[in-house]
Amino acid sequence: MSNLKAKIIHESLRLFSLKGFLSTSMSQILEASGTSKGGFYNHFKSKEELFFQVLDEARNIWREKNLSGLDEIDNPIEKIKRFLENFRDLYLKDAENFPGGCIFITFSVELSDLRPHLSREVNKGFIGLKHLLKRLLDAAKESGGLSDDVDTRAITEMLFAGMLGATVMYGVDKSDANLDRSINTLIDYLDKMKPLKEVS
Amino acid sequence: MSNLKAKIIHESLRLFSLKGFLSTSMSQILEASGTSKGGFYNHFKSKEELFFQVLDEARNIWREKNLSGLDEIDNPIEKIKRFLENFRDLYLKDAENFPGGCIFITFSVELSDLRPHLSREVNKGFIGLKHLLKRLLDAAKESGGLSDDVDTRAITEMLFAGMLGATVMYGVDKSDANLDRSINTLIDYLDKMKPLKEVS
DNA sequence: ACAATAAGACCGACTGGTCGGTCTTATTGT
DNA sequence: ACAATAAGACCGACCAGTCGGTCTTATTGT
Repeated sequence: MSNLKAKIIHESLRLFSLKGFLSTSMSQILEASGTSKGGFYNHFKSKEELFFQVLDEARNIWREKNLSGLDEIDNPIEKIKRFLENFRDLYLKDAENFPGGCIFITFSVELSDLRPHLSREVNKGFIGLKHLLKRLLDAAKESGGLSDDVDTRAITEMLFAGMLGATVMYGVDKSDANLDRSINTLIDYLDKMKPLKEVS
Repeated sequence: MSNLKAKIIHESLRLFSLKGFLSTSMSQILEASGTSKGGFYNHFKSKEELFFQVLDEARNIWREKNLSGLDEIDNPIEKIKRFLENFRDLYLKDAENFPGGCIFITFSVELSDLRPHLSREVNKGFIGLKHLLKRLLDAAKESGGLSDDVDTRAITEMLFAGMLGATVMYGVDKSDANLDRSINTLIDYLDKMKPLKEVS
């Protein structure tokens, strides 16, 4: 990939995170990337194509940050806890790539009723994350790391909504303390779901 | 207030809920309200002034829906539960006023980095809601409806993030079942925080 | 080695159209 | 008659996207 193309994607990622897709103008993208109309349209056939490539790049960064170190952990509950810590410490605070906060929420909120075919692509990621959480919780229940009488679907929704809400609120108040409280409470909540007999 | 002005505010509320403030054009507002530039600027000095009046109207509706019946309840924990039920059943599903979902989140996400002076006004509402929850939780702890060792600030953040996240997700998947699961899990969570001795 | 050729990265003026907002004019109610 | 209300022509700024053209670099033929 050419230097310019990579630069355009990276700068657009930052701009989209700050202003969203629709409210970021081509001229802002060109200025931030240090190029021109011609330079841009040589690499992308439209602003919409850029959207998909930026989304791809955002997903790669998301995975890199949030799944870091997860495959070294066997216990599914510990995996979720590590994931929540990654989310709190590595992902949400990554101001280099996401200076305006989580780009997926920005996209989803602004596009759901205006560009359904774009927001549908974004929402696939949310579904995927929910399935990941559900699988880990089911595995935990299976292996006895989670009390037998818990409803993993309910916990999944709860964890997921908690993460989503904490993310939105972090964009509002930029308070590290509140973010830490939210995520830590989710982690505590997970611990409370462990079977009583087991202490670990 | 003139009929036309009220009509403009109501239709703008619906449009803003769907498309946000920036992506709703004057022409769409005029068409939905059945008026013209002249008719509009007779009542509002700018689109931004309309924003504040729409925000005001949205807050009135929010209170009407979410606080309904709360003053008939004494027990603070029961108050929160009733509030969460109102939020789930009356507010989020109010498609007449908010066809595109919670307007405060839409505003906050789209405006935080583009129109900080507008988003600041929106965020005051979030802060107010958090304080309301915190006050109720503290009152519950005081009166023994909540276990002594709980951290009400943490529970506040958790409840609030859960509501915010459930709202965002409801806008994404429009699933009543998932919404009910999220809110019900929050209610269950509250119940788990009660002192062990008390059963009610 | 070196000139001829081709590829494609990049530039920026320009297009049709939409934005929020102003202003003159016409209509309405009293 | 007169004020309140509404209509819509009009303004400059900006939108995403197009297009004719330049300039750099790599490949080719001899």
